[in-house]
Amino acid sequence: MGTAERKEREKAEVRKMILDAAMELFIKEGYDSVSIRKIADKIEYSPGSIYTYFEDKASLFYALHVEGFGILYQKQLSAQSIIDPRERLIAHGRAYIEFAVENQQYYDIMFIQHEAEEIICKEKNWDHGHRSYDLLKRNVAECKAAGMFKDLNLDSVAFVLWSTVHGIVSLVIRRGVALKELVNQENNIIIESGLNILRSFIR
Amino acid sequence: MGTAERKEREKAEVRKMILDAAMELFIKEGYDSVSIRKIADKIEYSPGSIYTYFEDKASLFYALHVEGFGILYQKQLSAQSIIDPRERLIAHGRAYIEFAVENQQYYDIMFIQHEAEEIICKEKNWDHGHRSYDLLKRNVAECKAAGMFKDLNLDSVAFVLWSTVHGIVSLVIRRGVALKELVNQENNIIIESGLNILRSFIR
DNA sequence: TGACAAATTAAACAGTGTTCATTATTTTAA
DNA sequence: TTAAAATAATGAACACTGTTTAATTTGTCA
Repeated sequence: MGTAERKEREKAEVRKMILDAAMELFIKEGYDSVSIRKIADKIEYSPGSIYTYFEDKASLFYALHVEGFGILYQKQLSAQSIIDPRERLIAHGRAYIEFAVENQQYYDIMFIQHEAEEIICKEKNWDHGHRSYDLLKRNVAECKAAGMFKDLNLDSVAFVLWSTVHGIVSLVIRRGVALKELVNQENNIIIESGLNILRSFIR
Repeated sequence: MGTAERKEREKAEVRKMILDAAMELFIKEGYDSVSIRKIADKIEYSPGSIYTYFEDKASLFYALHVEGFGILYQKQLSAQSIIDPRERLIAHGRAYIEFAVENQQYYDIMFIQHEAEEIICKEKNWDHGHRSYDLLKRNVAECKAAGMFKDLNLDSVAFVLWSTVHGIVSLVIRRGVALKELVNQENNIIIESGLNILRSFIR
């Protein structure tokens, strides 16, 4: 009697519908349109029923944050086939930036917005972030084994490299218009030359 | 008859009261407490009267954003007394990070929150940002003149250096708790070793 | 079919930014 | 000094927001 399984599956489906509706609103109409009522409208449910699937709005964002880390990790893995450690590390950075630019809303939720952090603390489940960060650390470690980053601390190098690509994409995401005025270049050019400089730093 | 001047002065005073109350609420009770009604409560005015001094809430944030750039620029100038271009550039970065850590709420408004960007676009007054960015560019240019950053584009180097320090502080500000878990170090240690790595990159 | 469980709902609550007609205050001019 | 004009402050209202809860509907199983 698979009714229990079916019910579970149906619940997961509605849950996914909510998350998809939230992302679609975020992408198409901006952050301010991601309200419980608008999500409910979109999936033709009442606002209250959202709370059968998520404790509160922050938990909903946390679920999107988890989804985002899944997409990011897949993207990161695509760079792992490269054999040369230095080129692999650079491809890793490029994959990260590509993820951020192609999924600005996910990136926003994962690394910029403060709604997520409250739940990150409460849940205390760092697995998703750790998996991605460990991959970076491993790539940096193999660069070190190949003679790069001499006399530099592994953790510190990994963190600064992460900070740099995070800085680039978060400035583009949150201050894109101002950047165009400031740096006097299109955002994609800004990103590309940013990667070039980063390449020259990695020795 | 100095009544007009006095009136102008009084208006500026109330305006400043509103901005101060907003920042105090932001610092002491967090972002969610910065509501028009709570600001009005704090200065013992009615909520509606805030709109005599600011067009809307976003304009209020824009005014804080301008205030923040004033503080940042002063901080940046303090590093300009150093003669050696490389050490001056590093001190510039340190000053930037110090400003961000000491004025997390200002930094949030200036570079992270999206409330500000709408107004930045509308106002089209990039002077405050430009003044700070030009100072960085000048310092990078003088490093180039001293033989550093060979074959690298001035604008790109400046942007990446900015991105790096921005990345470091914005991760600390928005994901401080997760960072402690991820990098396994206190935030001030993370920042310090970050600056060390950055120093090693600048050659 | 009846009993139980789970999901859904509408209504309500307290909060938000913002607008606006009304009131109060202050400045200007006669 | 007094009347008129300009300015500022107010509180109520509007349309939102996230969230809770009692009541209702729906579905499952004995």
